[in-house]
Amino acid sequence: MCQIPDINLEDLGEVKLKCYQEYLKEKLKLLFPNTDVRTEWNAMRDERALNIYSPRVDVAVGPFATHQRHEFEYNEMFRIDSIRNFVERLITYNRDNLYLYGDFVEAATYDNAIYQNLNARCFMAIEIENEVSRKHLMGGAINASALGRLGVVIPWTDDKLKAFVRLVRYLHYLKEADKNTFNTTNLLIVTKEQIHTALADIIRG
DNA sequence: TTCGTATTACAGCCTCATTA
DNA sequence: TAATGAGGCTGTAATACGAA
Repeated sequence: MCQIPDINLEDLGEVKLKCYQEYLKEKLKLLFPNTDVRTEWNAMRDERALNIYSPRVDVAVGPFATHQRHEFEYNEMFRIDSIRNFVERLITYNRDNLYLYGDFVEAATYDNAIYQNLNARCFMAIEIENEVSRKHLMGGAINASALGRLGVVIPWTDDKLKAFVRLVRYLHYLKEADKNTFNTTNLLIVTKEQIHTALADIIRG
């Protein structure tokens, strides 16, 4: 377990992934003081009897819809200024990242992103991806998007950022070509530096 | 409470195909 | 031919769960 009260932007490159996970949880608790924030959240633990795949989300913001839907609560959370500002920042960063390699994919607007996955299992599902294969990236992206009202993927390195953008472009191409695909409208690609900056700015007010 | 088992994430190394 | 991207395979660590 890492005990990191705060991390400077210039120190992010030296931080271990697990430490960053804990750091992110603590920061998100400040932004979401009235809800539960967990690391390594086992999304399908209560469905054990169904014998289905049970992914663990790196960082998840509740409330957790394990026994009932929280659609209304999530809608209300988006009305809170600090949360709305934070999400808008993430959507802007996602747009910037998607357009790094051209405008093949049109980035989601605020309304499109927040109303895409109404029956989400948590308010925000964050996956941090470091040294993993593209197949792992695909799994992480799908888990974040499917489980969270907002799915956030944090590529740990520049090449993982590029891989995530290519992945979203690929899924978009499948849709354009009228093939079976996965809707990534609520999936936001945000670097660790960007989410760090957004959190710092919003929490500071 | 302890131990064994199952599951999952993460990490590293390797091979293969493609491209400049 | 070297660099790069992609995927396969394996080992390790962490965690949850059930049985003793």
